[in-house]
Formats: sequence, C-alpha cells, structure tokens
Amino acid sequence: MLDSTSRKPDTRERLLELAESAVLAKGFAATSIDELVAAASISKSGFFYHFKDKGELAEAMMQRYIAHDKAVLDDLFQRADELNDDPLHGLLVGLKLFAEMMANLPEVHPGCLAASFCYQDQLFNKKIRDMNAASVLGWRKRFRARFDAIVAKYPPKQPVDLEALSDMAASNVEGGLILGRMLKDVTILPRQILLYRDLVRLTFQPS
Amino acid sequence: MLDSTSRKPDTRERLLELAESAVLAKGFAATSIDELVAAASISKSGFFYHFKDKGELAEAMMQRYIAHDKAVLDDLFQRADELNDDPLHGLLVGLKLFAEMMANLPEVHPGCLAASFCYQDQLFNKKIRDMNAASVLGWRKRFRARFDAIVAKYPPKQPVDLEALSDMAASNVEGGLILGRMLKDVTILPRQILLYRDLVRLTFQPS
DNA sequence: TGTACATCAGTGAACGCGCGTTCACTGATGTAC
DNA sequence: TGTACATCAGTGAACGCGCGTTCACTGATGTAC
Repeated sequence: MLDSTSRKPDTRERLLELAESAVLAKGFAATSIDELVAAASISKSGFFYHFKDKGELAEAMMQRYIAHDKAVLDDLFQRADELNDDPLHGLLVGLKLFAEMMANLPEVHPGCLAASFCYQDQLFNKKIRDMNAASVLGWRKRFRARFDAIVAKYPPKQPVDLEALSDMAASNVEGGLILGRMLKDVTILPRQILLYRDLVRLTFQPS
Repeated sequence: MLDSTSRKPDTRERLLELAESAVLAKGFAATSIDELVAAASISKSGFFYHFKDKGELAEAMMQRYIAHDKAVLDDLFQRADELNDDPLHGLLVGLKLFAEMMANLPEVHPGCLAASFCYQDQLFNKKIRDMNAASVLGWRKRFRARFDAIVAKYPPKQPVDLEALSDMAASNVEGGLILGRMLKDVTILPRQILLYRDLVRLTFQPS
C-alpha cells in the first residue's frame, strides 16, 4: 500500500519535472537524457528503467501536463461557481480568479508544454498529438457549456461565434504566454485574460 | 548589378525557405544541415559557404521572417487606410482584411517562427532573442498608435488597458495559430481575428 | 521464525550512428589593364 | 582583344563528440510457505 505521506524520492516524477522545464527552455530534441539523469543524480541506465525510450518520456510528460492543467481549471471554476449561481457572473468571477492566479505564478517565465510540442509535432507519434488535440477540445467543451448557459439567460444583441469565443479562452492564454516570454514580462498574460473577460462581459452583459 | 528579373537559383534563399518549414515542423535542434542540403541539392560544404555556422542560419531565418511579417502588415494596413479616413473604421477594415488573408493562406498548417523560437530560446544568442522581442514591440507600437487615435475620437465608456489591447493583436494571432495547428483546423485563426475585431468594436463603438 | 525466490530501482560499460564543423581544393564568371 | 588575377559558389573527405539505446549485472526490499 502506497502511503501518500511517505516521502520516497520518486525518481520518475523528478525526471518528468526536470524534463518539463528543460523542454520549455530548449525544446524536446535539444533536451538530452544525459542532462536529465545528471540533474536527477542517477545513471543513464536508471532513466531507461523508468522509460523504455525517449518517446515514452514525451508521452508521460504530456499526460502529466494535461492532467495538471485540467485539475487546476476544475478547481478554479469549482471555487468560482461556489461563489455564484448566475452563469455569466460565475464565468466572470472564474476569469478574474484565473487572471489573479496567473499573476501570482512563482515561475519566472511560464510556458505551455502543449504549445511547445505543437511547434515540434513531427517529433512525436500520433498518440501524443491526439492527446494534445483532446486537451484543447476539453477547453473548448468546458467554455462552450458555460456560454450555452449564458446565452440562454443573456441573449446577445448580435450573433456570436460561440465556438470561437470558447476557443479564445485557450488561444488567449497561449498567446499571452508567448508574448510574456518574448518580452520577459509576466504581467502580459494576466492582463490578456482580463481583456478576454471584458470581451465576454461586453458581449453578453445588458447595458 | 543585380537584375531582379534574372531567375538565378539563389541557393541561400532556398535554404532559408527549407529551413523555415522544417523548423516549424520539428523545431530548430531537430532540423539538420544534412536534410537541408539534401533538399536543396547541394553538398554540406555548400551550406557553410552561405552560413558560417548553424547559429548564423537561425539569425538569417529570424531576420527574413520578421521582415516578411512587417511587409505583410504594412501593406495590409496601407490598403485598409486607403479605403477609410476614420481611425476606428480603418482598423476594423484592416482586421477584416487580415482575417480574410489568413483564411486564404495556401499552406496547410501555418505557424509563426517567432513563437517556435521563443519556445526554444535557450538555443539562441541574445541578438536573436532581441530581434524577436523587437518584432513584438513593433506590433505593440503599430496597434497602440491606432488605438490612441481611436480613443481621441471615440472615448470608451469604461477604462481600457490600451497596451494590453494592442498586444492582443499579436497574442491573438499566436494563440489562433497554435489552436489551428493542434486541431488541424485552418478556420480557427481567421475566426479568432474576427473575434478580436468584435472586441475592438464593442469597446469603442458608441451604441 | 527462517529460508527461497521475485520484484524494484537501479549501475557500468559499450555500441554505432548522425551531427556540426573544418580544410584543402575547384571550375565558372567578372574585372583591370 | 587577350591575358592575369580575383571572386563566387560551391565540392569531397575527414574529424571528433554527443546522442539514444542495449545488455549483463546488482543490492535492497517484499512475499510465500
């Protein structure tokens, strides 16, 4: 029985964490197994005990990243919904919380592993690319459900491309991360999220 | 004297073009000089006649990409401005033209080299990273100037983060490209641009 | 409680291949006089 | 107009290093009886 309080080193998890930050800095191909095992203080063969090859590392990284991403969003919107019954205000509160969370990240230059992978996708097998696509569709579905509820209560004055508006949640984060990295300015992402929030408000809130 | 109509092979340009599409598919580190020279039908040493090392290739790629990017935008907004005197309508027309242009790209999965580089930026020297940052600041400045003119004529009802709104032009394109690649759906980018256009309209247009 | 065996989490040495880079050289074209 | 030289746009062979991967092996812990 695995005791969650027992702090055994968990080499595999450490390798994945090291790999993630290396890949976000240099890309997957330039991240060598040698550097990971050196940082984790194990031998190269130790790596191959945990992953049968480098492709399996990529798969595990993506799985871990997507699961974490989903957990954060689930938690965020659950908290927002507890504060509010109205679908529009619930989303606006959630987006505000999201912006605050992104403003308070401890990391210096955050990045999205899915974005990194999508600009190197020829390196990966179909399974990984499909995981990546599924995770974006997850964002789309999550936000679309909220917009459907909002539209029912607050019919917009003009026709709205609800699918694009749902996708913009993810798109806006990806874009904000890229600009934040390019300009080394961590305020860009949270401000982009607040701007998306403005768009949602202007689109649905009766004036 | 170089005659622009003389169609000499221009090996260097061909190498840059081949490198760009390879890098957008696999990343810079996984793009080998061997594959480029094979595709260009020259020998490996021929490559080193044009570029002193791989880093100089990266530099030339970025330079070329940014110059092209700037030229496209200059042309686009010049055309939009010829159709219109009003700053708000000029921008709205420009964004519509932009969306149409992006909807009619011949490429299957377009991508942004600057985004690719920024997710591998540890591979590159400061000069390249600075070029990349300068190009984003170029977008910011371009759109900021337009928003300043718009605000003077159409004061917004509520306070607006004009810098973030300017950055969103680039951010929105980056995000749209990423989602388009992940889902292999070329309609995503133009629809995101139209949504940004909606935000601009809703923010400034008197109701 | 003691013993036999299985599993876990690795080690250490070796491998071949592909990568970026160098170097001496070359044939075609351009320029000076 | 002919000749000497320089530049352009490469070629071909060789280099050493780092990479991902394999393989036989090991000491510590867990489980069955």
